Formats: sequence, structure tokens, C-alpha cells
Amino acid sequence: MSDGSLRKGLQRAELARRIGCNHETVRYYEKVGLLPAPPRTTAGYRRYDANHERRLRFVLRARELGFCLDEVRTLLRLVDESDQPCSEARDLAAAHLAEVRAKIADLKRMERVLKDVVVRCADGTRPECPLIETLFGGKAA
Amino acid sequence: MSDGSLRKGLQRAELARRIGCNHETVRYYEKVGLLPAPPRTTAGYRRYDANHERRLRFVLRARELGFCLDEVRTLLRLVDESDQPCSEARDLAAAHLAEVRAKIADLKRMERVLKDVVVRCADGTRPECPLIETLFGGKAA
DNA sequence: TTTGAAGTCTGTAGCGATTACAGAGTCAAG
DNA sequence: CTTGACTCTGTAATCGCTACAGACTTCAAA
Repeated sequence: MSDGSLRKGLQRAELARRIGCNHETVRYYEKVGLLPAPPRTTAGYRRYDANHERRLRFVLRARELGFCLDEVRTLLRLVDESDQPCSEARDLAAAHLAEVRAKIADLKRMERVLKDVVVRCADGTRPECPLIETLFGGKAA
Repeated sequence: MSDGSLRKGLQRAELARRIGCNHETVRYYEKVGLLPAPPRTTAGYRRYDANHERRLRFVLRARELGFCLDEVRTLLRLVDESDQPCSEARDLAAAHLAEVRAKIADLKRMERVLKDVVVRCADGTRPECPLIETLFGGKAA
């Protein structure tokens, strides 16, 4: 540590540990434009400040809610550039909510069928297999 | 069409159309060992029979239930090689069912939060944005 | 002082499950 | 004979990371 004004910055792994994500992910987010490029020490090491940390947390929380990186980019743009972000943000969230619900519906269909075949397979000692027959023959939906 | 014994076979796109999947997917499944390599005409064109069709349907139904390709491979192996497939098949289905339920739980968490923020965003004309504030600050879970 | 561990840097390749494309060959109808 | 629709192969793109390789830096202990 030798660069005066950057003395207090966080290193990449340090930042990642604090926030609980992979340190490669931090670099990746910078590469794809989700995090601003941080200043570097004379040796070329990145030094992060509280603002980077805040932004990274934002991205990770958005990911936890299932937003894709492009949607996260849009949200960050709204934060940075719009003084009335809520309208667009709300639309984005509503659209995403619809997708999430569609996925849930898909998975519930799968769950229903799977639960049914597992029950019908019972202890697995039957000569024919309900799962395999379902996949070959039947109404899988 | 000139090869005697293969006269009645289906071409790739034909097979794909009948079953309702992309014709590239058929080739891909062959490459990764989910479909047996079909015989070829003298010009090197693939000719599929009813058995290929049956197998492809099996794979696609399994995919609809969310099984990954490796699980599908296992199921096909059970079909081909085991005379008591049901026990293993049942275990596979049960494990997959658990995964599906875990995904549903994940998505429901997302849904809950998203529904909440969309409601709180109301008509999107508020000065501060509940979604953005949630992502920056709050308990996103 | 040396040396070793643990960090950092870059660029690149891998995952899974497709999908798409380029460039060449084949085939049947008009 | 040409046109259009098919086929073939191999390879690259997608998404969101994750994991290397090979070189450099930093820091603390021996």
C-alpha cells in the first residue's frame, strides 16, 4: 500500500468478501459496464470506495430479484440520469413480475406431473415405470 | 430421394416439424448422444424412422419437465439397459422434484418483493422510488 | 534479507442448452 | 438450366458468471 490518496480503498477481494460475492464477478460487472472503473494504484491495482460498494450491492440485490443484467443496467441509468425514475422503474418491475409469475406457473406444471409420477412409482419395484411411460406415451403436460 | 431402403425415412426438418422443435436441436441431440445416429442416404442425408421420432419425443417431454440433458441421458440408459428401471427413475424424479420446488420457492420470494414494490410505486409519479430504494437500502429478501 | 504466501493484473476458455450462420453440396420441379 | 428448398459440416453467439494461466506486487515472518 503506497499510494497516498488511495490508501484507504478496498481491494477487489476485500470488497467481494464484504459483500459476499465472487471477486471475479466484480471484475466482470466492471467489464460489462455495471460498475464504474475504479481508480488504480501506481501498480495498477483497483481501489474501491464506498460508492462502488453501494453500487455493487444494488446490482446484487437486483440480481436476487431476478432482473437480468440488461434490466439492471437500465435501473442504474434511471438512478443516474432520470429525476423521475419511478415511472420507468415501476414498468420494468411490473414486466419482470409477469415473467416471474410465468416461470412459477411453468414450474408448478412440472411439479404437478413430477409429484404424480413419483407417487405412482411408489417404491420403485413395479414392472413398468410410470415416469418412463409418461415420457414415452402420455400427456406430459 | 434415391436410396431404396431409406425411401420412406423422414428428413431432419420434416421430423422437427412433426414434433415441433427446431431442426438444429435434432442435430444437437445426436451430437451429445441423446439420439442415435440415423442411417444416411448415399449423399449423406440423415433418414429418421419411427423409433427416432419416439425417442426425440421422449427427450422433449423430459425437457418439458425440466430434466437436464444429463438426467435425460440417464433416463434413456435406464430404458435401454435396465429391466428394473423404476427404482432409479423414481429417485431421479424425486430429486428433480425437490429442485423444482426449491426454484418455485426462490421465485415466490422474488414475486412477493416485486409485487410489493410495484404496489408501492403506485402510478410512478412519486418523488422517491420504492424499487430503487429497496435495491439500494433495504431488506430485499 | 530473503522467501513464501497471498494478493493483483490481463486475457481467455469453460459451463448448459440451444440457436444461428457460413459455405458447400444435393435434389426436384418448372 | 435454373431456381429454391433442402442438406451437410464446423464454428460462433447467447447469458451470467467462474476458473484458469502466467506474470507481477505486496506484506509479513524467518
